[in-house]
Amino acid sequence: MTIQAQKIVALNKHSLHAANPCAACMKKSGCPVSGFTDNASASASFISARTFRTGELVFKAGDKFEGIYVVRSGFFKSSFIDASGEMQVTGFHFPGDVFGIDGIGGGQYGDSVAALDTGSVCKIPFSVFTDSRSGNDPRAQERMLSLVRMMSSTISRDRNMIFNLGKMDARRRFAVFLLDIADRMGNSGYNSGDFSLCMSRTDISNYLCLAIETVSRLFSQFHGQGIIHVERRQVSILDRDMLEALARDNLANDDRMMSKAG
Amino acid sequence: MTIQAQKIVALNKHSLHAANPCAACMKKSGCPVSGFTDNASASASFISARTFRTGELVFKAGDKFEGIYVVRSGFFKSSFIDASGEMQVTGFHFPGDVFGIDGIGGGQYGDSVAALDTGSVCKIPFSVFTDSRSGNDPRAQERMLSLVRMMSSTISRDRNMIFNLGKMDARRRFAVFLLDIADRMGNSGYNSGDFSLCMSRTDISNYLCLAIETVSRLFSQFHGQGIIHVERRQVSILDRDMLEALARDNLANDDRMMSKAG
DNA sequence: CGCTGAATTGAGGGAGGTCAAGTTCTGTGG
DNA sequence: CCACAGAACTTGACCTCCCTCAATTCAGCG
Repeated sequence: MTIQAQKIVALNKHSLHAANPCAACMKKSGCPVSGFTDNASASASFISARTFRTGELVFKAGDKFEGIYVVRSGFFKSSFIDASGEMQVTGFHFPGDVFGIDGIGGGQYGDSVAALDTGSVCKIPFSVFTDSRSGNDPRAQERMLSLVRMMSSTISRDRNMIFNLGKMDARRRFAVFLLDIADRMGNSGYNSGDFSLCMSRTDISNYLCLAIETVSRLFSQFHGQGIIHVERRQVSILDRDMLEALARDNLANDDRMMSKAG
Repeated sequence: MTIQAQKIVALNKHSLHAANPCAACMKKSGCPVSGFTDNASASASFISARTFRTGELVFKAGDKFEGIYVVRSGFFKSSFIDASGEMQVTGFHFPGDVFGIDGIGGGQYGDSVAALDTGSVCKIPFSVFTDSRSGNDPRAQERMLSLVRMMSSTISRDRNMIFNLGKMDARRRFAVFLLDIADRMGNSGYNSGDFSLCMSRTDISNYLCLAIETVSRLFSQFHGQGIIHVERRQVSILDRDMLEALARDNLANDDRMMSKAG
């Protein structure tokens, strides 16, 4: 499936403006912007697809905002450099995910997005939403609304992250992370119980705002407790219930759990 | 100024749908939604104003989303109850601030908003943005765009918060908080160097994800170092430069600072 | 006056960061 | 094929920032 997707992308690789990348896209039904591409074959002519190699940047923080992106295949990483020069990973993007929505207001991207492996993205130019000619198009408003919905879900995801960082200890944060990755793997067509992590320990620790040693220790701990099986980047989830229990409570509240279970 | 604002509000208090609350509003020029109220006097007829007493709720998390709000006067607090039943303060709203934007996507508010003292808000119904009749109105698109811009700034504010919680230690987080409050006090027409905190220590500690004792100790510490003067909720900023320096670096990186200063 | 809630201050402990050393995997060149 | 370098990851020892627990003070109020 991934191989096939890459083949299709390869066709479009050198022609940035494919006739209609969506027509050949196998993710059509699950695509968050499929509403833009319904009906007429020409309706998606403004969408362009491109592949990126490992480490390659889709855009940098500060680049002029040109449009939003949807992941077709592969995995991507958002990050930015703070004032002190330190990197901060702000998110990972799986097939079907949208990125580049932040910075619509400021007119420039707030963070940089890089490919974690070979992958491809669709670009939807912002003009689709703002073009005055489409003001008469009844679908223009629909598009705008879907944009608002996407931004709204970005906000709730960020709120979750704030809660994670603020109120959860390392173990719980890690459990939530594993479940999130597993679910999104599942949504992207992979096996949600047995997958290969697309990012390094360094990326994970940076994203979770933990020391890399702490993340490593948590992998080992969960492995030792039989919750997961981990070997380098290959992860199997052995006890999802336990993982969900860990994601529910901080370490200090475990006594309750124990007494309930024992 | 505040007194006068409250007078005006008192007039509108019992008539939820005032003829045009914006006409009498002195914050007009600084209002983020003033674009909606330009020109025709009737254009703002959909906007309604209301006052709230200390502790009163503007809306609860889970309430049906009906529109966004702008603070006319007073101070408000956003919070929600997490799965474990614990409260989490998500933000403070000053005069001119917009709140209630989150939850547009889900159709219901994501958090509860309560008045920290007596204050008033304007409500802008969501229909303003979605009403199909306004689809032909060239200003409808403008309104939608301003909504997108507001959501975008919410996202960048949240990103900042994530960075604060994830990468900053308690002292730095507190310094950033004080500067933020001071600036927003200034923007709201108060003295940015000498103001009365509108929220309790409990609210601050919850918002910053610190123990209340830690916040109290930081107040005392900054006071002892001559950076601020604090007496109960009255705060004066005595050394803004030092505060900005503290907001730039974590405790561990202070050695550099010291050697530079000493 | 005592009561209550908000805030301060002190003492002690633990989660997680830092430092350091060791191990495994990958790529490169002999 | 092996040797080597370097990155990625693991594991251990130690330390510190901040949380928890507890006692005290202070303002507001009946």
